[in-house]
Amino acid sequence: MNEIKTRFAPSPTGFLHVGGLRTALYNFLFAQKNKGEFLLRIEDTDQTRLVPGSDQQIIDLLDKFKLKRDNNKIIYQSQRLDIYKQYAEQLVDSGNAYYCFCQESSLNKIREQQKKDKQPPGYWGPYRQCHKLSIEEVKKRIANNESYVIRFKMLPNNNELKQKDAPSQWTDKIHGNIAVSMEHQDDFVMIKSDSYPTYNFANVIDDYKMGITHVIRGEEFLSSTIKHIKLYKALDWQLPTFAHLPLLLNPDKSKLSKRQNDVAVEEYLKQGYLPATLINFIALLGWNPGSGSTEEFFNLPELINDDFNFSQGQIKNLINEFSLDKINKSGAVFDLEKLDWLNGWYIRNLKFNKLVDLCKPYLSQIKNRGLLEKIIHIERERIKKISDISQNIDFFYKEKIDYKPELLIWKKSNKKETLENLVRLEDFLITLKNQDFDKIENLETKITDWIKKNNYGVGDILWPMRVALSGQQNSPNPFEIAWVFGKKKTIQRLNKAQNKLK
RNA sequence: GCCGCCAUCGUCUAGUGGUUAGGACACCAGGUUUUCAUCCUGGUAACCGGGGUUCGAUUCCCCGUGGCGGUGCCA
Repeated sequence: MNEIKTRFAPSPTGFLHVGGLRTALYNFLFAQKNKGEFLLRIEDTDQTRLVPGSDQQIIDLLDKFKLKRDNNKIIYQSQRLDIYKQYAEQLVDSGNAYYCFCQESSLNKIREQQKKDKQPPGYWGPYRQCHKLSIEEVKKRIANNESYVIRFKMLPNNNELKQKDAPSQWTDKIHGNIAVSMEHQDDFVMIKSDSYPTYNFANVIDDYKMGITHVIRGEEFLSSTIKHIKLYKALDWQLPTFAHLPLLLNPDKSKLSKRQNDVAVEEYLKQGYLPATLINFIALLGWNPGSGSTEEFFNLPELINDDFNFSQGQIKNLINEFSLDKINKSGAVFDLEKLDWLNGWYIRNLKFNKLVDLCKPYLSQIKNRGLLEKIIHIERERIKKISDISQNIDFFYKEKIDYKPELLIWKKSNKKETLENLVRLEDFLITLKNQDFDKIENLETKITDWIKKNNYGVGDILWPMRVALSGQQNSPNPFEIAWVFGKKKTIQRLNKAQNKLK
């Protein structure tokens, strides 16, 4: 049996798209699952859209997500021009391709005519002006320095009429049988006038040369697959298995785009979505474990082994569970709310030291390591992404906090009682030792016991205490904040609150 | 326009020729001895429409509708 080989083939035209990440992930998973190889190819054939450095950025990201390549040699299409040229000439020689001298202006004219004729646009049928140029004429025009492209002949010369109406069929691993009408198929460009190959051509040549057995890619390529298949056949090469992944969608169901969402993987990382979250989330967009399973936590062992406190079996191994058969056909909306929930869940399960490392860049204003760790400790359960850690925490380290005195008064209480309660609380806290503030639980026990013993209302004491310490309507509970502050600062804030009410 | 793909709660999805159509996010209500968050419990919410096939279709077939993709010397 042939070894399975898959590849991820991005074009280095900018950031890595989340859809691209999913494609890479599925290719990686399928190869791993089947003990095959996962390769990387950079499709840099469009010199006008090339963004220098973006290839390296993509490589770095794949590393970050632990999508390991099985061969360090990365194929760059721009370095293989001679190979494409050789095959293009071979196809010309065998009558499957031809030189075309039509310039942009004349192609535009053809397109206009087709529109007028209510015909599909493209270089097909009677609209192919260069279809039957003689060898002599071709030679002459090339010698004349006319610029040209090489086009593939979608219908072979000799049985053009016979094949005209017969649909071509092929089988997609995900979509099943696909039937395509050949009548208006476009004689597409293989080699551009700058002598670079087009996607449709280079893709086929390289997939074959690299020994790719499974072409797993986005559904936007579904309709051009017939071109690739005809190429394989003209070259007498064995077809790979094609698997076209459902699209990732905007909330309005259009193809996921920058206009409505962040689509750059880098951007999600920058906001503090964890690589593990993104992998888990994206894996489930178009794939599921099936057979009634309600599992929802899946990941790559390498991504979670060292950084999380997961128990055995809490997270399923994606590599073991993955299967092309369980990929569904319809597009999936990229739902940020669910992403946030998942990320919050992963953050809550992060090892504390790791969480601190991740949070640090967002908390550069806090120099004291002890304070930093305490804040992270109590804020961790309320953040959805790491960047949230810097939200609403000023009161922890700012000397002065500003709030309206009325905020101190609990809904079931009044100003006079609130002031009395704050004084009582302060008097009580003064009797505690500094060490009583070293553990949240101890502090909580001491204070609640005191409240019970004296028959005070819980809210009557705790609400003003919390506001006095945080100055906020919503915040962590008062024991947590007092733990962060310690005895001295806690009492100071209670004091200031009393003054506000006087 | 033409070619193609797709169709289960708002979203991600499971599932079946006979099910109370299951789970997750979101939402709502209650609880976790103060708020927020976490956590727990409960709840609202779906098989696009019409024809077949069948004793019976959400499930199989056809048509329609809708959505999306492609229609480049982009990938």
